[in-house]
Amino acid sequence: MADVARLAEVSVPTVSRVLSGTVRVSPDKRARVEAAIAEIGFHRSGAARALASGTSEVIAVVTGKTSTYGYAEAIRGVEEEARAAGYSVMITVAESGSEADARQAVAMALNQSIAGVVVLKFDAAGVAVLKHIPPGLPVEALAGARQRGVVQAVLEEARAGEELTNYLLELGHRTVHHVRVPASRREDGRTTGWRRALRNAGAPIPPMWEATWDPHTGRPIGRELAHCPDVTAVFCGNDEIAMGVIRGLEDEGARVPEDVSVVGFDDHPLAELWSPPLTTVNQDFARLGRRGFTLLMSQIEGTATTKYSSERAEVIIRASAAPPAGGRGSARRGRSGGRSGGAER
Amino acid sequence: MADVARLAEVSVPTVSRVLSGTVRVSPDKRARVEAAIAEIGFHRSGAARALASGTSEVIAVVTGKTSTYGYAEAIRGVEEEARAAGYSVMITVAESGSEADARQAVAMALNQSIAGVVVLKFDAAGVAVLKHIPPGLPVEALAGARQRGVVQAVLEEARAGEELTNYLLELGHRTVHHVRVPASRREDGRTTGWRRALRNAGAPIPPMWEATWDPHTGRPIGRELAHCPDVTAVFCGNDEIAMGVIRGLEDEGARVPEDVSVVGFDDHPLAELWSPPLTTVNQDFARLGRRGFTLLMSQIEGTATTKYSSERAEVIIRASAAPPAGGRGSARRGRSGGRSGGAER
DNA sequence: GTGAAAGCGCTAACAC
DNA sequence: GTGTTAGCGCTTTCAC
Repeated sequence: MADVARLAEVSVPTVSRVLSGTVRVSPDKRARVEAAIAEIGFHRSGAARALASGTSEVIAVVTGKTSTYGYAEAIRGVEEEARAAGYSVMITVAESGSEADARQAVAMALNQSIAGVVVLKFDAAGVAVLKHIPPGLPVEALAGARQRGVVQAVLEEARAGEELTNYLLELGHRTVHHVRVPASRREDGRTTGWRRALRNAGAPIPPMWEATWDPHTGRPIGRELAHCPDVTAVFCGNDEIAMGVIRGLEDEGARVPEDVSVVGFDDHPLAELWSPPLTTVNQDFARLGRRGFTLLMSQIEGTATTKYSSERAEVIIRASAAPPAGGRGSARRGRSGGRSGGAER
Repeated sequence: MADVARLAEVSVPTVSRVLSGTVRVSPDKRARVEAAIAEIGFHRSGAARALASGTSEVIAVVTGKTSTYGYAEAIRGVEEEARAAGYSVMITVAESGSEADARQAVAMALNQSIAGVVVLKFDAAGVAVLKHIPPGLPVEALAGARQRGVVQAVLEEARAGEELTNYLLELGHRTVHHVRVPASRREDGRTTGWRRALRNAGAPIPPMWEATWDPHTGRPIGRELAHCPDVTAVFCGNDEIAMGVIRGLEDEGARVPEDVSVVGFDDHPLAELWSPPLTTVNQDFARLGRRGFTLLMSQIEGTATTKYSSERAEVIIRASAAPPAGGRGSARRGRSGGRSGGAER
């Protein structure tokens, strides 16, 4: 910057003023400064800027994963909105849900001069991370269970999960089995909705199956499910698991949805292209991310008013769910039997 | 830090020395310092550190997208390796391939004190970005066409694309049609390999179809393809497009692979679960990312020796490709005809 | 409107 | 080993 000042024959503060644009500078000097900047290819040091001004145009996203569908989309949303506002985003991952990892992830974020943090609370890692954020630092939590004292934006899950389960029940299924995805605490919204629907309908609540984030882990579960004659409907924690479960079911000769209905969650880009097209619930993660950044900004600027924001989610009916074979409650599945009703979507 | 020094009754540099760990400090003072740090919950300011030392433990990843499969995985790889080395990663995206966006993305990265940059050259945005990186800054380019003067790590594509096309040709297809994905320049490796195989085999080189990164754009292409009786084999630029193309083909009553063989590229996590399981080429993007960071580090540390690194990619044969109906070169596809050979994988 | 002076929190060079 | 001194590149008073 001193070089620029020398070249433009002005003082260093004047260069700073031109760059910040907040203070009026004479057109003449401004032009000279701009020319000098272009000539040297000068870039302000963010470090010095942060140090001197005590502010920073960087936010951190602390998350458990970066590549998994919902996470990646939420990060994309945050980044897009941040970029539009002139902010850079730093990614900090707490790999496991352990305290040590959480602490380390927070420390890495804190070591940089950060204007605020958005934490993705899709899983246990997010929950752990939130505990270690020092007070005073603007934080925005995305997804997960409602938490007092934290500004939070979520995608409605419980109501939609309940609605999805009810849809299956109304199709005539006696009950709905559930394959969970690693949740942010004992239970996430979709699971809560599932249980609530079953309870309200007086349907039996079968034990849950546990999958990981890897779609392949759904497949062996699907195989096992194929051998449980009482299983006619399965609600999977996300679409990718549903895809794996469907493949596992088919491995054993069960047809979807004729023999078993399977629904997912999220409306993954491939859900509609899947065979059969997945009945699911839409979750706009990118939008959640954008909203998260916006809310974080309003905290940083001190104009925050919203403490909790929930976006509506809706059931998307496609073709992976149908009435049970042989109609309501009957014994079903002569694995080689003819087509059952209800597959005509 | 001054607070810590006061509390521990030592000087500020001593605190710094304890934190950096490079210089010996008496156990007594070290303990007092550590206690003080824990008590206050102190974190060093990265900004001040970068300013004073002229170094930084942050790298930037400049990319065209963050959420699309290959990109997301490569970013994950970079992040994992960076975290292991104590580095933070900043994401900077150049949305379009335009010069303006490229310039802006580079400027955002440069505004932070950065130790180096990894640019994802999967598309035109990456290419544009590389032009704007100032000399002197350590840069590592990932994927894309070979470029002189830039340290680069790639996943072998051309040879594998050629091999994949040859596989189709050997199955008896007269030629192979190609659906491109938005490339980093006129042409990417997979396309080059496809063309080379066709040329070497003396097969006709049909005009290419162009898709975007969205899997849904493959579907209408698949529908059109279904009405071209001479199309018996399609090589898609990536697995997601292949999934869309397959669905489009099926929309029009064409069966895969009995009527038309379709292959993808990347070995997406869902490729194996797809119906039919996709014949494809594996691309370990996360590994590419890890390698990218490692190579960047060796540049930063001045121990760089590798200028160009290429990782082997292999054809993965599954069930979406088979010999053409009616055998080599014959007219095919009585859309309702019996099963053709070759679907028995 | 503009320059001079001070200082952000840290590390590096130097003395001891 | 440890404290003192200087200074990284900016922004921010404060005069003028």
